[in-house]
Amino acid sequence: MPELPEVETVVRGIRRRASGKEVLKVECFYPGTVRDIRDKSTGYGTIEMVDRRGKYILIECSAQVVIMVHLRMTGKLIYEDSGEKESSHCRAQIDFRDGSRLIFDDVRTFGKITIMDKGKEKELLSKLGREPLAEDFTADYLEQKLSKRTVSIKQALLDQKVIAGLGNIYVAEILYRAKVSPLRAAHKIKKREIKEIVKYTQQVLSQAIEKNGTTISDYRSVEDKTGEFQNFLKVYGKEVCDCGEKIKRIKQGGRSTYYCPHCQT
DNA sequence: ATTGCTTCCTGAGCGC
DNA sequence: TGCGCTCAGGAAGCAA
Repeated sequence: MPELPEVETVVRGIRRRASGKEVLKVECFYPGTVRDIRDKSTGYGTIEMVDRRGKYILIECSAQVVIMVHLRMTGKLIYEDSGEKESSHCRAQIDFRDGSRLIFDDVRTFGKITIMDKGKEKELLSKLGREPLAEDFTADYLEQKLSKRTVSIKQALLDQKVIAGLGNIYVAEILYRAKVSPLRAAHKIKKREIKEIVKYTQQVLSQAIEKNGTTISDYRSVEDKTGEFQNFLKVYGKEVCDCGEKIKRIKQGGRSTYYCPHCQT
């Protein structure tokens, strides 16, 4: 399931492969996967910029159009130079003038591509919390965001309005390293611990980006490669902690949570 | 404003 | 071998 590091890896891949290419069309092969909300459908022009906001991919085109992609759980954007490989669950496709394309493959069909007039994306993404790797993601900011939340710290960190880009795997890894129990109420986390959470959020995400993300099952880069950060996971999907204690697996808000009751308090 | 529930969907893994 | 069941989960939409 792609979270910030996986999305960032995909963004870098698109930048490398498709910058400057002329977009001919965006084809939709599954009802609802592609939505065009432009005032009027003109062309696209060429790809000028590829960015990320939280888990959203933003492909900005010269004709004042933005193609916004969300991979959700099983979405993949795979670059193809020409028509050799076939994708098993191709839901949409971005076609370039030179015959190459980006295939949007998505087993569970939750992923979405939204085409909009430039500027509209700011409005749609305005509710997202700060970027965890940006300068303004500080302990003061997080403290303020958590102060009124009675849900667990695990659920609060998953909320994209608090921090943009975290998902189930990285929240588990961050709380493990910060030695904070996922069960604690968000507003009861001490400033000292919030500082640890901020520190490890930055560290874990940076390291995961260096390793091109985490592949548990579906995630692939634009080059159709797996990530390597799964080899550095300490708690997600694990049986035993480094300390020797058994890792506990519970459910919070319908999602699985992994933690070490001995190390995380 | 926040919380919690439901919905979307397919493939893998399991017991029988 | 194959059936039916459960599980995985990001975010939107809704009700309380």
